[in-house]
Amino acid sequence: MPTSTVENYLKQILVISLETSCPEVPMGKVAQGLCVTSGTATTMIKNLAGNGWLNYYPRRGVRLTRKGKKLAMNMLRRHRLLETFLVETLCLDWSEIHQEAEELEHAISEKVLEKLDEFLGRPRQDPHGHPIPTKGGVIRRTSTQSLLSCKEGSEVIIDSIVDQESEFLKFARTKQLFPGQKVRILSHEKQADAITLQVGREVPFSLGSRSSEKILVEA
Amino acid sequence: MPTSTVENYLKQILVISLETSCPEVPMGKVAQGLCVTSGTATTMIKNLAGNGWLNYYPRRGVRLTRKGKKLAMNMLRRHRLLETFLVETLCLDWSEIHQEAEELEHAISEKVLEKLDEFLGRPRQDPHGHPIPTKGGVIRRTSTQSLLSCKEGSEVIIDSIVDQESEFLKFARTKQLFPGQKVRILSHEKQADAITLQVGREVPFSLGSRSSEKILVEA
DNA sequence: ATACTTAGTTTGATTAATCAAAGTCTATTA
DNA sequence: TAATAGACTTTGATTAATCAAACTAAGTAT
Repeated sequence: MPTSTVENYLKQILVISLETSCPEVPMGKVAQGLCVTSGTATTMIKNLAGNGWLNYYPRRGVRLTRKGKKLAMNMLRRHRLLETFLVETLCLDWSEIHQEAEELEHAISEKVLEKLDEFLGRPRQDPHGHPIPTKGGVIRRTSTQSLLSCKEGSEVIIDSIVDQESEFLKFARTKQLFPGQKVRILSHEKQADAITLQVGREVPFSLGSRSSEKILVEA
Repeated sequence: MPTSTVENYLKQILVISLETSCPEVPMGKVAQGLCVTSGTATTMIKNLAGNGWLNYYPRRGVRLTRKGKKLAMNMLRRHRLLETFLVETLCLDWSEIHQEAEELEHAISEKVLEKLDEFLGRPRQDPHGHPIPTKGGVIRRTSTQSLLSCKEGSEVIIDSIVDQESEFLKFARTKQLFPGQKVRILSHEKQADAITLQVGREVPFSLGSRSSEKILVEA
């Protein structure tokens, strides 16, 4: 049985590789993503490599093996199903569910997860719009376009919000920025480092590039 | 924050003291209940005493402090609410929920627990008939009478089943022995070490003293 | 090419939890 | 009372995960 630390390392590596669309993840990102010192990450990674979870290329980075990816996908499935449960069933706010799911995902058994999935009606995505991997470890390809890459005047639909920070999520909700929402880009001046957008008939507002990048959209 | 090991030790001590109706618990029972060697228990207990969770009387036993009892009650509340959720909402069998709840109870936050309690309609007892402590740490006094202490010819109602063993619970269910069920004691011969009983109009059957003791009843 | 910067690795120590095995009380039995 | 069995404690070692700080490799800038 892998420890929850092992589960966390593998999930984090998977998430980074999905975000960057690159299967090889540098050590720095691993350490940063897990909030541990780089020395700790190196030690742990060598350990994980020794157990066949991933391949380690010293001073270059790591890449999950088939076995490691399978476990990591399963963790992502747990995490996202739990987030869905917390919002849909227990009515928690989407800004506070990430940390809760982070703990529960290590404690829930395969059997309970299966029942939960059934109870929820086999949802395809979590409250942030992220696809939930299937039991077999397959995940829908996610959008690569963010608000930042939208042309002036275009209308797009929000696919997902790529940030688990409570404060940003609270803000996003007050502006009605959540998956499925239709958004119109009013202006996008490259040099200004900001876009102005409008949701429905609401008052238009602006987002800097940092924030715009976190909102993924479908054309 | 107490570790989950600390939580387990305290909960176990509370459960033993409730079962034996004696606040002082000998070391042997602690070690046995937690499946650790007695040396491990001694080391850990000294540690817990040092942190004010309990009082340690060397070679005599331990007794929870107010602080320790509060945490232990809270763990029991978590455990029993989770068991209720697993049976009521996710439809797991009551024979398999103990181990699941054992893991989840350390991962669920106070906030999620509160929402869960609300969602379940603030249940007063878990699927085994055990009372669920209130948020304030108050627990209903539980029956002290077991089937073994019932007189021949009497009719009683099952209060709870004091055993988490999957096999015994499966057996109990096939015989319709669960909380709320009315049972008639057909015979009880002290020397025979067995009682014969009947549930409704079903075929009567016998239980040895070991098993009878696990079924608590209300007169 | 030489020096500097940054990313990554090593080393030595620490903490929590555990075990096996040796040692010590204490209460009962002969 | 002396021996002994059983319960409990101590000791020394181990494992997983971590950090700080010293070290090293590799690429960039001068």
